[in-house]
Amino acid sequence: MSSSQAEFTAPFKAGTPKAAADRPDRREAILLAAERLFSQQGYHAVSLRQIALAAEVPLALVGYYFGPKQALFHAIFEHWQATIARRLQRLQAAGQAGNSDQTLTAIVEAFVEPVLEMRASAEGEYYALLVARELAFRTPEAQSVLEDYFDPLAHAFIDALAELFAGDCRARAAWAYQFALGALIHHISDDRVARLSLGQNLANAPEAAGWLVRFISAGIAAVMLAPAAPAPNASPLSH
Amino acid sequence: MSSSQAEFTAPFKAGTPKAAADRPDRREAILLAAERLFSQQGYHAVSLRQIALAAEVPLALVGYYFGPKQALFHAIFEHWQATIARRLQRLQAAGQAGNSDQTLTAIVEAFVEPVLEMRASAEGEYYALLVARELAFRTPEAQSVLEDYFDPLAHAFIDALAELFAGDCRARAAWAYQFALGALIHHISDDRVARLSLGQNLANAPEAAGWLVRFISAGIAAVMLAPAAPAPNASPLSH
DNA sequence: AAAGGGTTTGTACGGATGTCCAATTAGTTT
DNA sequence: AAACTAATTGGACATCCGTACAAACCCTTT
Repeated sequence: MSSSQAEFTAPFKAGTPKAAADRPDRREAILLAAERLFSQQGYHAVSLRQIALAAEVPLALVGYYFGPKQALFHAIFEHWQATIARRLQRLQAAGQAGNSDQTLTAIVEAFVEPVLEMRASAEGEYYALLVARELAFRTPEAQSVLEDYFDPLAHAFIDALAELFAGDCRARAAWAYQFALGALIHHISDDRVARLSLGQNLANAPEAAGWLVRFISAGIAAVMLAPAAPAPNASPLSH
Repeated sequence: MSSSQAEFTAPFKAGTPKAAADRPDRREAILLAAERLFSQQGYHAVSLRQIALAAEVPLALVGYYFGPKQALFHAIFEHWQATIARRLQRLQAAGQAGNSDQTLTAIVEAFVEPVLEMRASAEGEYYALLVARELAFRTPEAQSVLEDYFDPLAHAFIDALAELFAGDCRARAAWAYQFALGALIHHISDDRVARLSLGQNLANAPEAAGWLVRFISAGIAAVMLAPAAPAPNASPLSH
């Protein structure tokens, strides 16, 4: 871990008898409200008082369970670490397949589907949104989370692509990966496609996954299979 | 305009002799500092005092020229309205071309290049970053700016794609457009490709434009030319 | 019943924020 | 030089922020 932020040792949660467990879990209520509000409005636009209000708990309880605001933010990512592990497993399984076409599709599906599956639950949708939006900023707190949790995943995907298309092509694979990630991320945080399609498309329509896989696969193939770097004369920026 | 925010009538700027014009333009200094800080840290993470400090003007001057904070945010987009108009012109010019392949490439280039060209100047890079990052959030101020300034552009591109690939395919074109926009936007705000490519790629390398056009063109073609909607059986989400 | 620890709550502190206003300066016009 | 408008400035206001703390509240264990 590269993060050097002050750790907050949470109050005892596991291991306590905790009465008859019929009391509502207010810690989780806080976490869920924080996920939702952070993902919709951004870290700095949300106050702890708003979170407490949404979770229907007094303000002081937020500090009791999570400490400083930044620790609450960090706790969200720790809560979802298992999802990242699942994506890595899926990627390795995609490594063995038949011809190149099938393998590429398998890799892209391993890249896209776990993320889209998260949107089945409300919390998953919030978390996906949070990642998609907050990590685009160059703030120290977001940066450390990004490097700690998501860089390993990115390297795994880039390596898989570079291995699939033999040759010295890891640099190209890195470009392709970033373009693909952009398409995926923007689709997740998209609440505009319904408006732009004049009501024909729903933002979280199930068929979107197929279109997205198709788009990304073709894009990656076009980049990786290109004869060489675009000639300076034919460069689209030259006119 | 769908925005219903309180308008702030700026103090007289044009029309005044304004001395010998040798005095530094502090209004523009504020605007530039706001662009930079907003794009780097986000609207809510930046205070007016930080902006005033960066612009080397007293705090009260910010309010004098731009009024409330939200009006300053809005002023940035009005300052760059010409760029959007240029993208629309470029798109119309791309309408006439030879075969379909050339036209598609021309459309995609009209989509990508003006944005990448903006990054030549520092202010342009800040504005591109601002658009790419801030407009992803579901806050009222961002929403109104998005609809007012960028929805017309999106419709123009989608219509161009739907016209190029004949048939009843505007819904598909809307999907393709959003995927393409995601790839472009993420590339703009990308400061990770250098790290992920192990130093081989530079974030704003000129050859990136060629790769991006290639990626997007192939992706759009794959979506638009697909035989039909992905079969439910073969749906990538079904296993 | 008594004790104790995890949990919940009201409250308050210092600091930062957006906004406003009166006062001063500078530049142009009369 | 006087008058007038625009530009500039310091300072203050009410409000909200994150954080901390002591007291009260359950619930289980002695």
